[in-house]
Amino acid sequence: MDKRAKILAAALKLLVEQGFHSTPTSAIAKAAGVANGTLFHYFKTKDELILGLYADIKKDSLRKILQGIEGQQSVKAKVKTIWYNSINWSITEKEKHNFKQQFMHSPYATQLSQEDLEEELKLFSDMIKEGIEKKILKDIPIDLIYHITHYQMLAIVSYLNLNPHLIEDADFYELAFELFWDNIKRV
Amino acid sequence: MDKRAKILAAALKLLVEQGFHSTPTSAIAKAAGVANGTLFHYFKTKDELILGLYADIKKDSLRKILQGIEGQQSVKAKVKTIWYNSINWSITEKEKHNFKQQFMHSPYATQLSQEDLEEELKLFSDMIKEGIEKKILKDIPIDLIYHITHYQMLAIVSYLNLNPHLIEDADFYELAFELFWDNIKRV
DNA sequence: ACTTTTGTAGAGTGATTAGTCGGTCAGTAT
DNA sequence: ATACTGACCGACTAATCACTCTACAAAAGT
Repeated sequence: MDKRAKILAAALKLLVEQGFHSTPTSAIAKAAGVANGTLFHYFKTKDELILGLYADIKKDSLRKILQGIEGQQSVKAKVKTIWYNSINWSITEKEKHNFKQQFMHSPYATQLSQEDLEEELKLFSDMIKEGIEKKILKDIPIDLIYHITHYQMLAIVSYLNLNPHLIEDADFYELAFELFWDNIKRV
Repeated sequence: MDKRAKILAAALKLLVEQGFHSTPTSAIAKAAGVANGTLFHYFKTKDELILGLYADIKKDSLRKILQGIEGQQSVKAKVKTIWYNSINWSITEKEKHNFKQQFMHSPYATQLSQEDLEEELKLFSDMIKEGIEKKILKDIPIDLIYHITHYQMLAIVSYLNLNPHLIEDADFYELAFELFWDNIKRV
């Protein structure tokens, strides 16, 4: 019933399929089952819709990625949970993942604020700092660890999308996580 | 004088700046200093221009990345050269790198053939196979190694773009390469 | 010399697009 | 009851876009 949500859902689907600029707002409105004017009632411009969709998706992603994290866990346990959650989100929310990727690599990304770009890093930097101080993680810059981590997860997601039969394979996740952990843990 | 090249150069610049669909062909022609009709003389459609630009950039990238590779080198030496070449290309040809990334994450990527997607993997798979057989690289699927490698390089490129003072820092490259090599070498 | 091909120009066209506008209608406060 | 608010509609518009067309000049082939 919530038309705003319907518009966002239709926008997600069509924008991923057809790209940002070759998806007319009229098509989004039609797919959402609302009138053209209604779309512009909720979003002043098409750009505002796209930016709003990105913000929504990012919020959803962060919420799901942090699930099950508690302060008293070991660094490795926390990292493992985040790693699993991240990959799981990207696989189950494939459209959202693709939108995020498309958005981040498009000129829209330049519209994001510095804070917006650093939000995820800041969320994890305490944990990484803790890992370095406890001599569990390698003593390299925090944001370098974050970058490597982030892209390693993207690699696994991309690999899983090319080899979908592995999505249900718990052994593969074990292998991939250990591979990942070996890369950032202190030797 | 070569107008085709001028059109491609102008297209690269504008498409990266403004995105695929919000860059009019008329703007590309204008920036290239040619008439509208000339653009369509060289490229039947706008899509053909974009696809052609991608093909050009990919060729340039592969050529530069393979420079200095010889069969008799050790696996580590070859990997190191490719790693340096790749990162160097992405940093010096920033616009081309950005175009490639934007293209690969846009719906245009679905127009690529299977071969096109696997070309780079195939170029490296013999080397990776050699590394696994000689027990230098981890015994995990070749395409998984390739994926991890590829994304690790993207991570470094992204990190360097955020920390441009490191671009001239040879020590950083050493650190980053060893980090990378530790991840794929057999322990 | 002549014919054909190729490169170049730029005005023109039909389709499409983001966004507007005037208005209906249901709900809610007064 | 009355006034007000905001959701919602869809026809409309001004602008823009990809691409075409006609024309012409330079080169290349014969």
